[in-house]
Amino acid sequence: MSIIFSRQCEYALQAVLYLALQPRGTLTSSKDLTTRLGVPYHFLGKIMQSLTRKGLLRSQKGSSGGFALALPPKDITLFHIVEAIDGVDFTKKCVLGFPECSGKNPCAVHHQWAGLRENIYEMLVRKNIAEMAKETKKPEFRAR
Amino acid sequence: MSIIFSRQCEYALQAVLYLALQPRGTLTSSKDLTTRLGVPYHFLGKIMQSLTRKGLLRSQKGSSGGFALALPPKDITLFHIVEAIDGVDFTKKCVLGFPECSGKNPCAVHHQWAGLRENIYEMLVRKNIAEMAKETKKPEFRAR
DNA sequence: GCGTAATCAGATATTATTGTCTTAATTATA
DNA sequence: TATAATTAAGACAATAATATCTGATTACGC
Repeated sequence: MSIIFSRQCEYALQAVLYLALQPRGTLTSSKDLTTRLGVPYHFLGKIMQSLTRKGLLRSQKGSSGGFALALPPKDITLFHIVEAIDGVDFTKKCVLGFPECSGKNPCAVHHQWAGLRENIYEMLVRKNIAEMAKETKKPEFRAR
Repeated sequence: MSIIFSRQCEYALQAVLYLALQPRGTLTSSKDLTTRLGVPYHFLGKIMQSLTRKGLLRSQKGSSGGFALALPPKDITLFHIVEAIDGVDFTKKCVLGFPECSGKNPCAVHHQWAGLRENIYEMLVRKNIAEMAKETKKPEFRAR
């Protein structure tokens, strides 16, 4: 089965987008996220911790605690989130899996693939969460 | 960790390409492939079986047996191999992981992602093994 | 202050993927 | 015909990814 991003990463993307849809300054709990997004509670908890440690989110402990974006939504890109969870190996890895494939020693599709990969990279870097939030009108967008 | 194709699929792509580099009509054993490509023997064996069952390869049992392409290299595309091993879910799956994302109910990056995905699809469908073999001159290309 | 509800942290469990082992069946070749 | 080398098949093992559980700490609100 082909994968683009890990499930962790998908959950992270969904969660960050959800936070961006909440009024600025409000905190959202993992419990809230888990019911809205339909993703496993404790697993999501771990992911939120990672995103917090990486500086993309801020958290508040205790009753009525929760998570919020640590930066203005326009300063968080898809790439930031992917980088924090999955890392950036996909920007270099050979699509055929040859371990020593590189620009100097290219596989048969190295250059073509590099182009496609660059398009993906550009999209991830350009797309910020504010823009995405604007395109996501409804608050009950779980089904998306 | 982000992935494009599974490891199985990478091995399959490498193996089919290697077969295309051999003189037409010759058989190549799994043992040969395993040493040339540096991939695990029995695991590769399973993959070769799959590709044979899917009709991309033909096999011959017994001493001096092995595998060869079942079709002219120009009639085997990257897409055929990916389809046989990983399936084609990646052509529809939402990049953010929203289960009900679709053209009618798009996520915030649905349309952009559809474009990028289409580029990948086109590349996989267009790129045939004959063309790739031509671009891979050396027979000792394991390191690619 | 106390109780409640939340994050944080680490251990454990489950599932999927990757990799290995063993045996049987097949076939060229000596 | 006997042997050796190979594919085929299925069971098993190891590893990685996903998911769950438990307890500790923190902080709000009564």
